[in-house]
Amino acid sequence: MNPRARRIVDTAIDLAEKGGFEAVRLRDVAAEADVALGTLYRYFRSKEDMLIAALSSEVESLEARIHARPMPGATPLERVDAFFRAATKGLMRRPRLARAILRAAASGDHELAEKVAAFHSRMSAMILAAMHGDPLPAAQPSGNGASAAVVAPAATQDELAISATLQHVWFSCLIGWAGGLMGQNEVIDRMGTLRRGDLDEDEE
Amino acid sequence: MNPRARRIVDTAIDLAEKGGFEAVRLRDVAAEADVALGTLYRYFRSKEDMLIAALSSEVESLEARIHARPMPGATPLERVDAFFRAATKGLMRRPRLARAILRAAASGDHELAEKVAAFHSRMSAMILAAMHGDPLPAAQPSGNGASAAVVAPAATQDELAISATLQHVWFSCLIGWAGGLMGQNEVIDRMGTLRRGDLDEDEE
DNA sequence: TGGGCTGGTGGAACCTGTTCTAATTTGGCC
DNA sequence: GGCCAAATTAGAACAGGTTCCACCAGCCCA
Repeated sequence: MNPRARRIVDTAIDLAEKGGFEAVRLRDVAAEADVALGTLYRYFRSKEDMLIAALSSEVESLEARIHARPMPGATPLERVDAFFRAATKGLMRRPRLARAILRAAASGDHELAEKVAAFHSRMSAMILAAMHGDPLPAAQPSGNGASAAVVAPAATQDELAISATLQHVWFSCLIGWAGGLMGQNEVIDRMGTLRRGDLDEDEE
Repeated sequence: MNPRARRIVDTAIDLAEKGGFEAVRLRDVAAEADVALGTLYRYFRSKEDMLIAALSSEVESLEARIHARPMPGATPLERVDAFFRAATKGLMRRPRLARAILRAAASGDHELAEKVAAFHSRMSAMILAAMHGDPLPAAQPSGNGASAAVVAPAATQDELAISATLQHVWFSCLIGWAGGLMGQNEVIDRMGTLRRGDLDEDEE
C-alpha cells in the first residue's frame, strides 16, 4: 500500500481506537497524517471506505496470527469454534475501533460492495482452513482490500454454505454487540452453540 | 402515535421511498410535514431514530397481514419459509425505503438499542407463530416501537435459538442485499435452504 | 532546457444533521 | 377572561463530510 495511504489508515485507526466513529474527523486525520484534506479523497472514496481499509488491515493481522499458529482442536467443530473465539476477541480488544469499522461495513454503500465481498472471501478461506485443519495458505501481497478470492481447494458445497451461515450470524451478532444488545461472551457463546447439527455431520 | 409524529414519519417514508437515506433531508421532512425543524427533535433523537419508527410502521403492516391470513404450509419448515418469503418481498417492494431503514437499524447506535430489541421481539413472535401454525396474537396498541416483548407461550429453548439464528441470517442477508452483494431471490433462497437440519427435527 | 503531466497542497465553500435561542402559540385551570 | 407551563415556530449558528479551485512540486521526455 502507498505509504501515504498507509499513514492515513493508521491515523484513522488511532483516532477510532480512542473515540470511535465520530472521533475519526477527516480534518484531524489529515492533520495527524500530515496530508491535505483533499488527499484523503484521492485514496478513499469516503470516510467509510477509509474504515473498510482499516478492516482489511485488521484481517491481515488475524490472517498472520492464524498462519503462524493454526487453530487447535481435534474436530472441525472445535477448530471453527476456536477461530470465531479468536476473531471475536481480537476484534473486541479495541471496542471503539471495532464499532467504527462495523458501522462502516454495515452502511450498505454500494461502492464498498466489492471490498466487503473481498472481506467475506478472506473470512471464508480462514473458516474453511479451520474446518479442514489445514494451515492457511500464505497471504497474497495485500491488495487494498479488493484482492481476489482465494478459497481453499476441495471445499464441498455444504462446507461453503455452512461457512456463509456462520459469517452471517457472526456479522449480525457483531452489529448487535455494537448496539449494546449483546456482550462479547454472548457473541462467542452463540457462535459456539450454533453449529451442533450443522458441523457435526462433517466430523471425520 | 401523536398525529404530528405520525405525519413526520409518513413524510420520512415518502422521501425515503423516492430517494433513499440521503433523500430524507430533515429540512425537507420538516417542510413537507409542515412542522419546524426543531420539532423533529422533540419526537426523535436523530434521523436514524426517525427511520426506526418507519421500521416499526413497516412491521405493523406485516403483523396485520399475518394476523389476517396466517402462514400457509403443513410443516413448520414450510410455514417459516413462507414467512420469510413474505417478509423479504414485503420489505423489498420499496427498495430505497428498505435500504434507508436498514442503514438506520445497522448504525449501531446505543440509543436505538431498545427499539431494535423490540423489533426482534416482534419478529420472534411472528416466527414462533409460523413454527407452531398458530395465529398471531392481536397486536398491542402500537407503542412507538419500544413495546414490551410478547412471545408466544410454550416456545422451547430450541425454538427460541432457531428463531434467533434465522433472524441473524436474515438481517445479515438484508445488509448484503442493501450493499448489492445479493439479490432478492438469493436472500429468499438462503433463508429457504438454511433450516434443513435445524427445523426438520421440529416437524410434527 | 523547458513544457506538460501527475499528484499534492491549502483553503474556501457547500450541504446537511444537530443544537440553540427568542418569540409565539396552545391548552388547561383558576 | 387571565395566567402559566409546555409545545411550537422561525431562523441563526455550529460541526463535520464532501467538493472545488488555484496553485505548486517533482518528474519524465523531447
